[in-house]
Amino acid sequence: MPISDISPQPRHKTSSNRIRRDRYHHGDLTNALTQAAVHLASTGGPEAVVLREAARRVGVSATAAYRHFASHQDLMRAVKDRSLAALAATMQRELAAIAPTCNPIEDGLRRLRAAGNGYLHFALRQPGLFRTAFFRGGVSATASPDLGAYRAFQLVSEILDDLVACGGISPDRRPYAPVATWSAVHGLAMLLLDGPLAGLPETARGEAIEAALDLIVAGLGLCPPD
Amino acid sequence: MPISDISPQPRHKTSSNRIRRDRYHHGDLTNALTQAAVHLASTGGPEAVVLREAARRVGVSATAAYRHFASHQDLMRAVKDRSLAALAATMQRELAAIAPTCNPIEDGLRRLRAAGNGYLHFALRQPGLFRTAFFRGGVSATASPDLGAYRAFQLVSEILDDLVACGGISPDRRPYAPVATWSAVHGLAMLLLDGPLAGLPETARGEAIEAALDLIVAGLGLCPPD
DNA sequence: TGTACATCAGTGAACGCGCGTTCACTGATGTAC
DNA sequence: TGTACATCAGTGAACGCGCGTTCACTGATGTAC
Repeated sequence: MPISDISPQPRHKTSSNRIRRDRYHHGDLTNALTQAAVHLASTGGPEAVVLREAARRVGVSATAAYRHFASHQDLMRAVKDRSLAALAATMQRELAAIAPTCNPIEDGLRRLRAAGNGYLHFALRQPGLFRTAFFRGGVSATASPDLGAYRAFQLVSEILDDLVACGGISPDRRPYAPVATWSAVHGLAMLLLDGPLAGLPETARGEAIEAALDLIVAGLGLCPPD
Repeated sequence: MPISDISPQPRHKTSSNRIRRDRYHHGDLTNALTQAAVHLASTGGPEAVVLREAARRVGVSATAAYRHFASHQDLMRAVKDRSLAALAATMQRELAAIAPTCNPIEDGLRRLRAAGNGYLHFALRQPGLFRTAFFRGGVSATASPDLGAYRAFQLVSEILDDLVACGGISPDRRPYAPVATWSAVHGLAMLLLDGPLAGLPETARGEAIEAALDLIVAGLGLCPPD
């Protein structure tokens, strides 16, 4: 995964708008701490997101972190956000590699598979970030979940919308299609990472992924490509 | 969930084969500790499985636990085993409620949905145990995963075998059908518990479950019942 | 242009917490003789 | 039937750990005058 996926997005610009370093005032501690925490998550998963360690890596006292984050949970939320963004970025990269043809149904189908592959590839290549993205610790679920916040979900929804629009999927399958699709892909990711499928050899893993995508495609009433 | 699902299964019978209590020697500490730990997991998930607390609840010193478990991880494994057993028990209970008809395909289809429903109901009613069952902490995955150890998986595999045998599913869909099926159900459970679907209202939740089961049924090439 | 000063962003020491685990020990048990 | 003794299954005190968080403090900064 390119560094850009987990690189800092300015949260707190200085008045001069420059990033200052090697000074008493760090200049962009919020980002620096988040980035360090993201690296911790990338290596060791959500449990590895330790406020003190992030501060240590940035070369700052642990107390300094409390100027930028209200609590450990607050830092965790920032890491989760970046992890989700990185997941969406991986999916979008695989989507961008799909060259459009003249057949919109064929296109939609390939895009759907690409999105699923991106999701699963991210989970397998960045297990720490993937686990962190879906870590429930502390951060309580909102009463009415904001699916829009999950770019990954949005991407799938849009693809399915397109497929309905061009007649690839019958409209009555539409309402819960994204949730069902997401479930199948997410479940396989979980089983491959932490579940009983964790030790699966490379080839079997690939076959399982294909099988899950086949299930989705067939389940939505689409005809698989030749 | 009936108590029996998480009740003790003798691991360490005394020579007299009786369970002794109110004595200096507890008589069945292994089970008592496991059961206490299972209750902790049931309430607070895997993070709540604390050796010292389990000992406290049984009324025994923390040290005593080390006569029966090599480590905290060892206790955890016992709790995971019971959680998985409870999951399978719930599925089997829903399966037992299915009265067979003369149509084996229809039967298989209903059994498949019942198994899926049992899985999801367990996850929603016993989130702590469900999370614990699939907790990866410490317990490293074996190189070649032993799917047979997962009774839940076995149940689904058997149902799918029957459906292939009676012509309900074409044999070429068989190889990875259980994994794909499991993924879809497991993923929905995860999204409903810890994921972005956590706050979903009751009715929407039911619809999502139906949608996931529909996806599976359609994906396997089965015709849904009228 | 200087300078006083409010404010922002850091510091280091310390606290309490509760855990898993170990230590040297004691009470209970059942069996060989 | 009694008894010595090996063994099993408990006890209580203690340790180290590293965390999140708070405290009173100081260094740096930019602006009002």
